[in-house]
Amino acid sequence: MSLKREHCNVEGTLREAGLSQTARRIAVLTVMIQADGPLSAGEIMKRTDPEQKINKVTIYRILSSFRENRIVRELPTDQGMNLYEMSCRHNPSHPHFYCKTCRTMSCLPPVNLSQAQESFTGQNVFRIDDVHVHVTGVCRQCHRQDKI
Amino acid sequence: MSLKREHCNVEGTLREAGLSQTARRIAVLTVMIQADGPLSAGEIMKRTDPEQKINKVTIYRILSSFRENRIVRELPTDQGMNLYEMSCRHNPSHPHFYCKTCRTMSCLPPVNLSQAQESFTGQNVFRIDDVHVHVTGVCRQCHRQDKI
DNA sequence: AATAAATTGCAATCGAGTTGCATTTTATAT
DNA sequence: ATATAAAATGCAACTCGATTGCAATTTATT
Repeated sequence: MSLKREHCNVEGTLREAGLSQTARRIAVLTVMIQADGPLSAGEIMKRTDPEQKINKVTIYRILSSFRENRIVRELPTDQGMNLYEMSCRHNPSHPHFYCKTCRTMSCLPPVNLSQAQESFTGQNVFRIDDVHVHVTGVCRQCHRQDKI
Repeated sequence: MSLKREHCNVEGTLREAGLSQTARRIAVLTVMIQADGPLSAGEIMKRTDPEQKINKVTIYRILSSFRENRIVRELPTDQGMNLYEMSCRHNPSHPHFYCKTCRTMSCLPPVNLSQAQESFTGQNVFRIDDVHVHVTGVCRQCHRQDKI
């Protein structure tokens, strides 16, 4: 996501999803588009203009509607909560890397999983809707800083 | 996991991990070894002899110590809770498949991710400890039963 | 059997996420 | 522009998986 230069259009994205253009949805979508990595619901709330004081219930409902409309992807974490990132042609599905030391989730370049997907279809799998690769370890930055 | 025929030894596993042989730990580990797929903390509690009435706090503490000692793997789910499975030579790391229809998690055969892992090391990744592939979709059984 | 250390149970609590309902805002038609 | 119905939002209370503090029990060791 950090290499993303092209962005989705806020109004167009909402229109195409059939969602009305409310101040809250525009604020959340703007934060999501400008993010350089997956964000938690709490972080999204913080990044929307604090003047607005968007209620957390509203944040969750907006994120649900975005997820249902495939505007965002939801990433369950080891910490028992979800992170969200844009799901659009500018940000195709890709693996994620969780650094145990700094406890941050970052993005990795897409991986060709076609071979893996073929091996899945021999199983009790009828249809694959999503494949998510989750990598855990230590990032270079933390290693340099002798945190480990 | 359903193809697993060889099992780990309960006492030996605890001894090697340096964990004392308590009735609770033996009960939980026995359930884990006999399981044919990932289990939730609640399911593990149910499967231990109900006579024992193990407290849920104890279940969570035992699972934490097992996770720290790499006796079990923890799988975060889209439903905001964790599932657990054995992590031993009889049950190497493998992808998991979540069926949206019956809402069950099952196991898929291991996938060679060496190529993918190589592409990760060029990033801000210093060390990889774990790679988990999470597949979502619909299973054959649900499709046959016209649930979709 | 005696002892210290580790484990367990209980009650209370945490925190991410959800629900019901009243209020406000949006889209649409006049 | 104004009225209206439908949709979105805020608030309070709640759910539920998971955690914490502390007292009671069990384990490993002498």
